[in-house]
Amino acid sequence: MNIGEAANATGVTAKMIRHYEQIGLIREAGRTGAGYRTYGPKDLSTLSFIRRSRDLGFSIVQIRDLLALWQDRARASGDVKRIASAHIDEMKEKMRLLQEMVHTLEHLSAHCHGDDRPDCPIIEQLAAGKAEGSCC
Amino acid sequence: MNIGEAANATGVTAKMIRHYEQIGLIREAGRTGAGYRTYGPKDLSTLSFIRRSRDLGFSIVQIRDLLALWQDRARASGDVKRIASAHIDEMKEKMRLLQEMVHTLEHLSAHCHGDDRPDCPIIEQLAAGKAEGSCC
DNA sequence: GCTTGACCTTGACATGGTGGGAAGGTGCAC
DNA sequence: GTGCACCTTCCCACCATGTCAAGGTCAAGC
Repeated sequence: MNIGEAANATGVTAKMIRHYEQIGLIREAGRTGAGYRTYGPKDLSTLSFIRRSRDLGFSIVQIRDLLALWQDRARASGDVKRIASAHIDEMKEKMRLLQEMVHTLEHLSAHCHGDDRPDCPIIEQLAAGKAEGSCC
Repeated sequence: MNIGEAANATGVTAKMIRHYEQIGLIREAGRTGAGYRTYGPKDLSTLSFIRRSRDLGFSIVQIRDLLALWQDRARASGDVKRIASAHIDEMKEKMRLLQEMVHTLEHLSAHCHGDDRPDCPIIEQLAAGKAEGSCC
């Protein structure tokens, strides 16, 4: 199976498959006489695993650990859960920061006329750095 | 005022001040005879503006537009509001995606014993790609 | 056998915002 | 005149992915 077919089958682009090979996330693919990479069912499983992990937002480093655990029959599910929990916490923290920014900006935006006049609490806040709620 | 002092005063690192100058976000700073950059009150205001914009998550491109509007006395507040609204929408979309991933992962995590045994619905989901809710 | 088109190869460069570091010049206090 | 803190420019790294270029390979049709 060529890299293009593997890409289609797993949803990981050929580009990324090569990249993952280069950074050592997946083992080096076999090669045909002409140098084409070849992939078997096991490789496809690994690529699909990576794809689903990326879909859940795991970083490459985390995926490296998850792959190792996946292939370790004596793994402790606690190790998996720890990685997942850490990732959940990271995502929640990101959401919290986003929520804060959205909140502040929506508040400012609500008080902006949004017409042809220049007066605008958003610009004023950025320029003057007043405390968040100090507009009212 | 040296770049270091400007950095301390505004919370933008010296590194980033040079970077912003290089990409044309701020005008080129004046120089002493020895080539040191010098900053005045106006420059500090601009840097603070940028810093607060970054704190609200605006991208460099958006900040470029905001700076232009800030310095335009004939600006329409509608233009500012449009940029802010677009940014709010982007952030909300990011939050939505994060929320989805958190939701899926929390669900899987809740069914993982997290002990020394290898069985783990998280790994199983990543490996098998079952539909999200198919574990129960 | 030759052409064509789809595929493969490697490699370089871009994104965005920031950090790190090296190698060398400057300013000031002692 | 020495030492230290600061400045300068330039290059590299992150992370995950895309794009592009120049060239090799394969299979089908003529």
